[in-house]
Amino acid sequence: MSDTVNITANQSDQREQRYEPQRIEEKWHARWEASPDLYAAEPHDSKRKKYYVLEMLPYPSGALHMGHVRNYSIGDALARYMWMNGYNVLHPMGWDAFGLPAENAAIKNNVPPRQWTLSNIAHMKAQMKRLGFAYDWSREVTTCLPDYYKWNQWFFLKLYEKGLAYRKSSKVNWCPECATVLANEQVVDGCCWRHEETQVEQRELEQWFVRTTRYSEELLAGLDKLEGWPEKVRTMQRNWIGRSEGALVDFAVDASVSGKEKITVFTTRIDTIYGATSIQLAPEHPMVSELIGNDPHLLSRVEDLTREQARAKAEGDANIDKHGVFTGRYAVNPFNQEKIPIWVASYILMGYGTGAIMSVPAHDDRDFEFAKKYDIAIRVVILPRRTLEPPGPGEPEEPVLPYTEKDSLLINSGEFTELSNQEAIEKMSAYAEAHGFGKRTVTYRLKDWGISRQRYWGTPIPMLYCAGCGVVPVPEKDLPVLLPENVDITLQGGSPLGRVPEFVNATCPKCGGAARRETDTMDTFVDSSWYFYRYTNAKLTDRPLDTPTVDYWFPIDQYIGGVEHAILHLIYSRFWTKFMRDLGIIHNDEPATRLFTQGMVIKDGAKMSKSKGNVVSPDDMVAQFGADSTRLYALFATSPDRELDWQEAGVEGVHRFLGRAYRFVMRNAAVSRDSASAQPAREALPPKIKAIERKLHQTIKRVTEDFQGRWHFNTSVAAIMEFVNELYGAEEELTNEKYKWLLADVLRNLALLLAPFAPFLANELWEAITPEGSGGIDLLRHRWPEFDPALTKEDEITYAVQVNGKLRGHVVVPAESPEETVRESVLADEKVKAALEGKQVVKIIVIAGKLVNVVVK
RNA sequence: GCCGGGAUGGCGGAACUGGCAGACGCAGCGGACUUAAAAUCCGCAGCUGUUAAAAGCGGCGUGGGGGUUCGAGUCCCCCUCUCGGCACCA
Repeated sequence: MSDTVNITANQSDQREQRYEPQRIEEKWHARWEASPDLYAAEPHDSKRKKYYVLEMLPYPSGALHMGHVRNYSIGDALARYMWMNGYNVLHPMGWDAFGLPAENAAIKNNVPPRQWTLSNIAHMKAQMKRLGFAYDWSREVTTCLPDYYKWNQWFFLKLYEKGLAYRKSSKVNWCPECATVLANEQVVDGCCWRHEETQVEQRELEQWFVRTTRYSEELLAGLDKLEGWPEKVRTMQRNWIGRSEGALVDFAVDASVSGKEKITVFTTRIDTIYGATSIQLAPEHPMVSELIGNDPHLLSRVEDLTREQARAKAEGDANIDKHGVFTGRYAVNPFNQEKIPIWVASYILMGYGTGAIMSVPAHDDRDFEFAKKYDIAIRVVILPRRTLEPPGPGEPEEPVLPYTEKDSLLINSGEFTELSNQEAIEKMSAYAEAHGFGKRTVTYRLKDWGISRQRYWGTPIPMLYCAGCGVVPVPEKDLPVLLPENVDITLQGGSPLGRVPEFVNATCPKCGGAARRETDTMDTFVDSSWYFYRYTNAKLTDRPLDTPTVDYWFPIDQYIGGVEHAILHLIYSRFWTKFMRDLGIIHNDEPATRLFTQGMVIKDGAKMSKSKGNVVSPDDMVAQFGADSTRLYALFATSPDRELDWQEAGVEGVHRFLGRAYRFVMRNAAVSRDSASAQPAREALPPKIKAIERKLHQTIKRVTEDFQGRWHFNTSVAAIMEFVNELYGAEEELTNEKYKWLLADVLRNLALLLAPFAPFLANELWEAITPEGSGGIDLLRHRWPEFDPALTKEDEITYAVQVNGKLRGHVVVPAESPEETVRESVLADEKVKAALEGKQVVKIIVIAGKLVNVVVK
């Protein structure tokens, strides 16, 4: 009997020493579940500073992937750190829940999109909780539910009211086989993803657009002020907005053939206009048919060009062969009255500028290529001034580039000859304006945002069509326009909602007559353009947001997400913010002051994907190593901004480290729970004890600085690892009765330092070492440890000694030694002496605290 | 084509404003504990020459070539490869 007892006691001893993440994590998980308000932000707190940390909300695809884990591990570490520093932290989470995959899943598995989505959310939320992310779930936002999308519709009505939403006919991808509209992602190599042999067509459909371009200038200018955003993202947005200054110039269509039509071209290089030898129109330019009349041959050749353009666009083909059709007509250059041919060309885009250009082959590669092919004149009108080489009698072999320098020189340009390029642009624009055939202008590449989707699983656009009244908005009081359930969404063509008579048939609010509902739904980017405002008060029923509450929390202090959202989501969000501000319901100009884009998670050199079979499931990692290890590895493997190559052996490594920390704390926990011994005078401390104290303060310093600076959490974790390694080396001394005060300090601070990264373990440790600890660290505020700069300093400094830049030895001197002392010790050092043998010292460079370089000859 | 990252041991990565390259971790090697293994703990470890071996002493090393500097992974010029974004934008 007594044997049995012994064995059991022995076993339990062993179990106590062993790090068992499952046991620890399940225990805390259960506790946190039981106190749902643990991470809730105070609605208003005048005593504490607010901090809004936001991670991009996921699409509920079914399960979290490692990219999510990485994103949320970064955000959670930051949220917990700010929390421990006494901030009122808002750290919410939600679901970007509308979208195409739900429809595909519905078709494939015969599950309604709503059910599929909500069950995915339930699963992913459970995963997040199991991973220990500290979200304020009382503010959860699910975009596919009416309490949220109602406000999408409300905003749409406001957009419409302000002239920021409008309808126009536009091209969409159309699969003739499915008889339906395809999203761009469903077009693979110009063909339908479901019918790989079927070419996707471009069809004209009436679509709703949001006038993002009204804010082009502000969206661009605002980027300069977003200093907390990565330069990369700002550059990408600048390019996307694509502002360019130029001029519109009218070319009259040759009067000998017809009346007084003119073609307006856009050019950024009006200085080259004397070199224009043709006009090029986009195949879809409205004047094309007018110019070529009804010549069936020409018409079909222009159609070919259109088709080629569409194909190239769908296939992502750039710089394809240029083709053109001569219209048989001429235009007059308003500067020199020269008659030049009008062509239609495959390389001219209707969507940019005016869809018409003046072609200057001598100074543009594209025009040059085209002119060579179709034997159009090439005339040089500008040269670099320094070459002073007049052009040869023939045509140049290649376009004269670059020609934009300050010292450029115009030639063959009438009264503008001999001006520099920059002067010429100025004077020629003024000339064109003065003579009424041109004007300066600014063009943007940014286009209005087409938000109509001919799909089911999205926010219904709250508009009605009445035979008598035309387009009529749904009155605010009738919102939300509910998305009907049990809709047949199999691909039959057109919007699925169009096949639901109860939905389509409505009453006109103006005349009371019969009306038809808009059956398109909104792009899901609408949902994600303002969701973060909703978090500030997710349960409001009479307004989308409460202005004073938004004023308190906004702007977001730190937004964290993948760089793949650098353009679309982040431009739409910025646009929406400006629109809301102009509505007067918020007062900030930008959504977020700081943005962090984390790197991708890859494995074996490739992005994780099912087809490559290199997907690592967070669930498996948690089951094998625990949530703490999984999270810690996501932070430790590399700095957060870089690409992360997932290596399972690396997870094992951090798991081992957590075990080391756990065992050290647990076997000494009892010591530390006792009241601490008195601290003796510092001078009396043995070096090893002093070293531990120093390392403790150095570690706190390093981790704190990583949080405040570059977020290189990999080095924060490395610092804590070093600290633990040193604790192992000094355990014997440290556990001496005399140094209990330090041991207690060390254990507490170790738990606190781990708290942002490995919350389960940190709480477990805290509970073990503190008499009051049963609630764990999560109940604490204002607890981030502080370091004493004086205690981080070494007593002695080892100087590296170089002779002519080559390392030749080391000398140890007391800290704070004056330079002269350092110099003397260096010259007295035997190794240095040997290296200096027979040489003459020219000078000695002393870098304080680091290195000495003796320069000899 | 344009714009922006990146290239450091066998691997992931450190090195903040120029100052001991390779912290920390993985894999590896050696040792302790164990009947044994796992786990754990301690130690070694860039490449290379000299050497029986080691210590010691030296040489070479941050994609390649030049430069600035007492000193360069870090700054400047040129080049290669690679990843990402945009792409016929007039």
